[in-house]
Amino acid sequence: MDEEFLSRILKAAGDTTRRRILTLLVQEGALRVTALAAHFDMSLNSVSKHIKVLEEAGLVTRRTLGREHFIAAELEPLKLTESWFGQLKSIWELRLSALEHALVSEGDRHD
Amino acid sequence: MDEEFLSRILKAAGDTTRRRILTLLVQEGALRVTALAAHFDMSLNSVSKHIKVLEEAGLVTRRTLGREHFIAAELEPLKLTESWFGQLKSIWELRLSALEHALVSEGDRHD
DNA sequence: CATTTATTCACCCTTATGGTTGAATACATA
DNA sequence: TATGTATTCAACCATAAGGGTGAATAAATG
Repeated sequence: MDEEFLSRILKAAGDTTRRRILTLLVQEGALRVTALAAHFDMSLNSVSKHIKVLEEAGLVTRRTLGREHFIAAELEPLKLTESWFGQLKSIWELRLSALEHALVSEGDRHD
Repeated sequence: MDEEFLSRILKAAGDTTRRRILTLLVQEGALRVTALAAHFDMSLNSVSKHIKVLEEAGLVTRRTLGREHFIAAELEPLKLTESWFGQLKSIWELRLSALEHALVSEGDRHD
């Protein structure tokens, strides 16, 4: 369930074009589909599809005003993902310190 | 090129099975291919392929002792990825505070 | 109302992905 | 040396991904 979400976010973020879209949105705020597409050497349709993928992952949201669709980055999924990697690092450090502790105890028995 | 690396890491991490493999390795230290495969309801071969993907992304390394291959998680790619998400958050906050500042200046002109 | 503009939808194509099975390789061991 | 064990390689299959084009839809605008 949450795993599903994470997978979708990471898959969405795993494409260079989509990461560039995200970065653009984060630094410039909401942008229209056409404005985004202008940055890429590919068809408007392809960019539109990339946006859809990001949207399905929750990484961006869409606000439609008339015929214009404004796309904005969302912060929450970024936090979720960052925290997954962070937790993994924590577990790592936990294991290492436990290991170290065990080695010290071993030394205490000086056998 | 760094983008290439990131893409490979994120794609590798975008699969639930592979994230579980990573987690197992992080919490239990180096494990053999068979030992890892025992945790999953899929063929040994499939797990072996997942490991290969993780390896190509630099997320794990392999130490071969005789016929046994010991797989271990690597910390660096995790840090790299976490920092990409972190940077994105920073840019976000930078833009927001700039925006806030602009609004305050607007108010100063009290027109 | 006709036209232009903004965007998506529906297909098509090629390549990648995630899974399978069976054979090959590399190493221990009886 | 024959056999079993650990692992990968190779081929296959179904489905997804990432790209393209052309048509459809929605909304401004002359």
